[in-house]
Amino acid sequence: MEEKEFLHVHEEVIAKVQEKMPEEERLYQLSEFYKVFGDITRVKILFVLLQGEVCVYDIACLLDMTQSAISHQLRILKQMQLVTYRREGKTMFYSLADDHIENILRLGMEHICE
Amino acid sequence: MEEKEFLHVHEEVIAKVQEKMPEEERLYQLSEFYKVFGDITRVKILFVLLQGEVCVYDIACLLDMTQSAISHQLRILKQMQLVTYRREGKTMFYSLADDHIENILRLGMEHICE
DNA sequence: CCACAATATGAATATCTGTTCATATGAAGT
DNA sequence: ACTTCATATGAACAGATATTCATATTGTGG
Repeated sequence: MEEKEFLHVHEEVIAKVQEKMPEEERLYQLSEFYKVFGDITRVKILFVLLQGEVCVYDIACLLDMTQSAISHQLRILKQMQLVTYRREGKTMFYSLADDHIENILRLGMEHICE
Repeated sequence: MEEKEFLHVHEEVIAKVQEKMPEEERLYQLSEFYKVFGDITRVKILFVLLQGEVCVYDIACLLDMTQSAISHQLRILKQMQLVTYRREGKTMFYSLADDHIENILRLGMEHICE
């Protein structure tokens, strides 16, 4: 038998990781944030809004989906503060909340296209 | 009544969006890609691997989860090519596939912390 | 080749998620 | 006020997802 200590758990690694690991709450928020991008309908909506503000019905037409389905998804995007809205009469115009979102979509696309 | 044509669908917007919209397949891949980041366990694993290569059991210890659960999630990360592995005897050491992943995690964290 | 150690896998289950359908809200014109 | 248009919302159902438990695979030392 060699002088290897087969400790099963590598203490140094454990310690190093524990030191640098973000808090549970932050990690949870991060996963919740990315979860929003993890649905094709929401991704499509975000790409639509890259072109500027668009009303609910137009989004529904573009995605060939019911107004209700879109509205539900917009609620999620709103809650996560990825989109904002503006009222004009009966019509609601949605747009991206900030340009972080564009960066995130681009970065993801880059990874896909390698 | 004003000279507004209330067409309900805004043709110019529709046309503009349709022109610039990525293909369905790409959008699907993108959402599938982000879906991986949309689970706290996988996010935790990725943050662990930011510190370098770590074996399965150590990950399980760090996250206080069963080896089986971790192994299942590693399979998904493997399939999506977010991690690679190296065998050393009975032990498998996992590590991040490339540095894109670190960028994506950082970008997400930035957005959370605003 | 046998026993054990490290990891992987399959089936089952409980929970979560997205769409649909019906209905509600809210604004504008008559 | 009433009707219509644009959007929002609630309940329900179907499909997806993560963990658990039991078991299989693969490598190592004796």
